Amino acid sequence: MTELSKAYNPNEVEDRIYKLWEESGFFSPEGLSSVASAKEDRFTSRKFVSCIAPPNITGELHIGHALENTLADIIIRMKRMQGYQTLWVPGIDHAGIATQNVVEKELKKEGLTRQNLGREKFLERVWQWKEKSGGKILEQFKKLGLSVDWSRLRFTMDENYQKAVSEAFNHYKKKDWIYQGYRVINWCPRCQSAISDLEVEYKETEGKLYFIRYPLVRESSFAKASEDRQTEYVVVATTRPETMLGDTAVAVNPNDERYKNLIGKKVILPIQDREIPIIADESIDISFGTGAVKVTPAHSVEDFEISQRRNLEVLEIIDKNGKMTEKAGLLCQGLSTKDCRQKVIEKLNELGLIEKIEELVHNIGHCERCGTIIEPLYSKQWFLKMRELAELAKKAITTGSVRIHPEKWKEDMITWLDNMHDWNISRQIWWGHKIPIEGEEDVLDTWFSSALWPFAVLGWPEKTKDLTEYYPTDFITSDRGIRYLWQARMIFSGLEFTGKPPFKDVYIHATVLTKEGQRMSKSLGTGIDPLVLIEKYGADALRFGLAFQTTGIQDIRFNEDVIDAGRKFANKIWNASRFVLIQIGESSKALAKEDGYELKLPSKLDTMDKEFIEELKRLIPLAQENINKFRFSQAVSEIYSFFWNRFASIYIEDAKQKIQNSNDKIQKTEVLLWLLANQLKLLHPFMPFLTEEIWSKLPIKNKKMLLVEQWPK
RNA sequence: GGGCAGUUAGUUCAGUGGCAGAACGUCCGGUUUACAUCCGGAAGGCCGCAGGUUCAAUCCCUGCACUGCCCACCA
Repeated sequence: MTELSKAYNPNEVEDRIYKLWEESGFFSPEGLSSVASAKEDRFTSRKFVSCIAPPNITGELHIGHALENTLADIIIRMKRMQGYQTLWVPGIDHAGIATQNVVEKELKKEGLTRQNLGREKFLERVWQWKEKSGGKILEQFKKLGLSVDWSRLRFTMDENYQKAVSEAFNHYKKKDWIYQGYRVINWCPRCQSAISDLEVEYKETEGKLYFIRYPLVRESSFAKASEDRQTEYVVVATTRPETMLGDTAVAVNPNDERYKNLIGKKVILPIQDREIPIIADESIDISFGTGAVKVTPAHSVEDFEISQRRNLEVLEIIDKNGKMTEKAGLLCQGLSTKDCRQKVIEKLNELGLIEKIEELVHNIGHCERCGTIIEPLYSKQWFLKMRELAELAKKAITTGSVRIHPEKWKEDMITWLDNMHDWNISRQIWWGHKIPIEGEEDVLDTWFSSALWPFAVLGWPEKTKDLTEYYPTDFITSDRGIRYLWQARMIFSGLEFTGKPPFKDVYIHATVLTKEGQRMSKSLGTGIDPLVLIEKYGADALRFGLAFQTTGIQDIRFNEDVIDAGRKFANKIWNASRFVLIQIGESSKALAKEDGYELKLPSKLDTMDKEFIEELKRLIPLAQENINKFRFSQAVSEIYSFFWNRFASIYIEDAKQKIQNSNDKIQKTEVLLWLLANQLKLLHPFMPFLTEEIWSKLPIKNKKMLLVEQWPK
């Protein structure tokens, strides 16, 4: 028996234990088959496959990753101990726009741009960057103790993965679900790419609402003399006066009494001196502004839709750099939108056409990746038809072949699928999967490849052994922030390409907020670095604390004290184990059990023994049930409380007395060992490093690593 | 504008139609031979506000307030 130090030192233990696990091969199904037992149905017939959310290659481990993967690891470790052949494939996502931005920032330091370098050289730089720092986060996963199969590590830009992506694209193309079309899309002038609706972040901004007079075109021959003396106007309200240069109509609500008689007439667009029609459209809100809206089809999503309904001309006056085009007219051509606005206001003032200016707080869209204000632009993009795919996903969710937890997210997902627009899958960036069409320069939206993750990592489109054996997967957990971007799309992709939903259970975990309820973010300085917590308290303490705070559907207001409680608990477990080992040390001399103990209860048991054995036996199914139902806090606190308040405080204290009597010594020692060993098993999914380390010191016959020991029954 | 969630001890959160709970923190006392990262004890609550149902409401219903999140084309 090896002596245990007086206090538990996680930093000394963790890396060493992780290495042992890795070398054991037990993180992969092949490794498990080496200890398989058909008799007990261990690692033979039953399988449990978990699906990881691959982090971005730009990523650093944050507390959200730590929570998400800790919870998944708790489940998979329990399943492994229960005899399931488990598989959890790790990987990283190339994260198109995000990565491109990071590398562009690096270039900027050298005074370069991607355009200077050219496409080929730029991509070389991205790959270099990926090799250097892209996999950093995976090393950090090891610090957390995740039991993922490193032999199957995948990257969304791997050669095989690229094959999967083009296979998927061509499949859709053949079905005629992919088309090219002109739309007004969200354009980021800095990223020089279209971005999706879901990647636009709206921020409340103070702005101005300009009321502009558009003079009516007089029907001169019928005009009465009195009307001649006064000019008549339609007044429109806008926050972006510069876009008026591209107006091709003024729209009013057909039920608006104020304008009924003007529908079909014309106004003169100031500055441009163009005649444009007054049209009727139901979408116009009578109560906002003046009830009359200028229509700029090329630079507003809503206006574009009106233009399609009413056959209006689409006039592009802003280019991809956010500069005014020649169609904007001589006055403004070449100006930035900001300067152009200035110019337009000056001119309108000169003409006496600004009626008033009001203050207004409104939402302005920003690029989620770089913060630049989005410019809605008319442009040619690739789209994927969503109707049938959304229907597939909806059916899977409605019928329960994919279950969503907590259930409140189920309706939410269905509503989103019901209202889904066609998916703009093209991006005008360089880093990503090239659209597999001759002469096409665009790349695919990152989420197009992410959507294939659960089966692409197993080898699809090849009919590999992995795909047959381990697909569909059982489980995935992720943040609610990407339930549309990613989960919904994985569900329909899985169904479309394999005929099966990619996973059975989706667990949407809590979001980690600060103690004050703020969002954690690097830029606000409110983030908490899990690696610092691991350094300070140990990985087991962090895992304990995260599980302990995962109480239900509420978000977590992160409380570091609970991590500290985890550290103290780790030390408590360590010392209780030390006590047991000391007793064994003394007993084994008497018994000469040098090859270790059988893990079984003695035939003679006193009332106290029976009480505690029964209590522990009741705890096992409860813990199991709680983990299966994602009640992590309840699971871990019940085990905590039994270990500390019952086993350590009562049973051990009582045993100290009884052990004085040498007749009871052996009996007590065996019960102590039995109780401890089974509690270590229950604790292992939550605190794997510590429990593995203690397990390695226990004198038990024919033991394996705790990682693959049998879950208690 | 619409939807969802939350509001319970100093803090973070459980919980139940029948006397209000845990952890941490605070205070008091302990060198008990595994652990001072420990042990023993104590204080601390109009269960957001206002109505309703009920013998009985922190819990069920209605309304309101505040906080957070998501969705939406308010020009």
